Amino acid sequence: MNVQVEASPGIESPKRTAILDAATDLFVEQGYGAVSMDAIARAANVSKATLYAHFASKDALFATIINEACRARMLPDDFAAGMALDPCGDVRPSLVALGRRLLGFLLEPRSLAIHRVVIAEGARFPELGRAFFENGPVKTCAALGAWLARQHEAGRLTIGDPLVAADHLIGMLKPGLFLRATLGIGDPPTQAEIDATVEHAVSAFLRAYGPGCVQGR
Amino acid sequence: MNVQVEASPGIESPKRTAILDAATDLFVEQGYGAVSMDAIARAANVSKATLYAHFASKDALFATIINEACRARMLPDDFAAGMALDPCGDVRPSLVALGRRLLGFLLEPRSLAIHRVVIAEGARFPELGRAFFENGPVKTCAALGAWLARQHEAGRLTIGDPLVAADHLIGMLKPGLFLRATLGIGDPPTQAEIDATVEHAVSAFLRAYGPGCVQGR
DNA sequence: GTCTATAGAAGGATAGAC
DNA sequence: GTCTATCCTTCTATAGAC
Repeated sequence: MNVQVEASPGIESPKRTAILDAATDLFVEQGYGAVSMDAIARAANVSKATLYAHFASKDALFATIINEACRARMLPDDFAAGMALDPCGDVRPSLVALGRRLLGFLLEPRSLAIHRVVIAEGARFPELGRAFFENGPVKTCAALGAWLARQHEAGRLTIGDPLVAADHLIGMLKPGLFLRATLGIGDPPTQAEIDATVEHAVSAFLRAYGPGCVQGR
Repeated sequence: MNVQVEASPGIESPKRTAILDAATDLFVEQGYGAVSMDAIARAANVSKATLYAHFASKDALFATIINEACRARMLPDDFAAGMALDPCGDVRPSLVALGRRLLGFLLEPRSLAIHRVVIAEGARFPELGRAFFENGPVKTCAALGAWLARQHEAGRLTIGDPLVAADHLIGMLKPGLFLRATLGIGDPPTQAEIDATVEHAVSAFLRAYGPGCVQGR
């Protein structure tokens, strides 16, 4: 099932926008299989025929939407903004701020929903998995790695391989809360839980990568 | 959609076993939506009526199977065995061995498939998410935490909170390879990649939690 | 472009014979 | 318990009028 993503999303029309908006919410919230074209048409106040006038098939509509969602919503702006700043003295406050932004973003309902959908339909739409991976984790890791490398230059951290270090920081931020939230178990994480997780992760990260750490063991 | 898991799986019958075997492979491999009762009946060499004689509905069959898969296949036996041994001198080789077993297990096709299915259908079957979480991550983390705590007692590591430390080790093992494999991007990880990831994770973990580390910063 | 109405296929579930 | 044959619903996709 090799469905091409809509090639020319250029033409704007009210109906088309309504379709995209409605379908995005439905698909992201409920997944591919659970959403019917009828439901999309109803939610968009459009007939099914109009739907098919704009999109060749359900597959094409889904692929277009999820692809766009991956591209548009992956890297939080204020995270990128944080990356632009270098700390004056101690790196710890910067790391805590970055960790809080990143974990908070990952735990947002919309982020979790996209993550779920991409994993769920990865077998049917391999190109979506790649779009998600390239626009999300890869970009985030690269940005964080570059920032870490700059701190190494400045003598504020001791980073061997920036990408590995970025993976380790992100990896220590995620467990517990993220998996629980992805599976929808228990109550949503509180800000206090997020803060505690970030504190633990940053502390461990600084012990492993702080100034004066010896990498070669 | 609150589907009860089969209450009495006690009675063994050849047909029933054939159904369970066939359906397990299909569901785990392709997910709930993509598998039809027709396909299951065909794969099990059984009529659809027989299917419904043994299981009340597709939902019930699915829930029974995934629940069982979560319970049976979660914690690798040789991982548990490794937990029983305490290292003689340096902990590093033990950590590397444990990390290799755990990461290798997580990357097995069957493990990845279960992980995908549980995340995909988590909204429709909340009890499956819980079954997976309790039998998989929670048990693994508890076992690893207990082992880490023992190493702390023996002065081989410096562990503040064992569960947090276990989360951090597992978190540093997973990124990169695990997400890529879950999304099915690129080639499956090679043993060399696995080994390198484990080495990096264990090195960072030992810098953060090795003997003589000061926790309170 | 947009609608109403419908064709055509697939899937979940069951009736009734053995 | 097991089978064959079938019902009924739902879904994707399209035909034809405006």
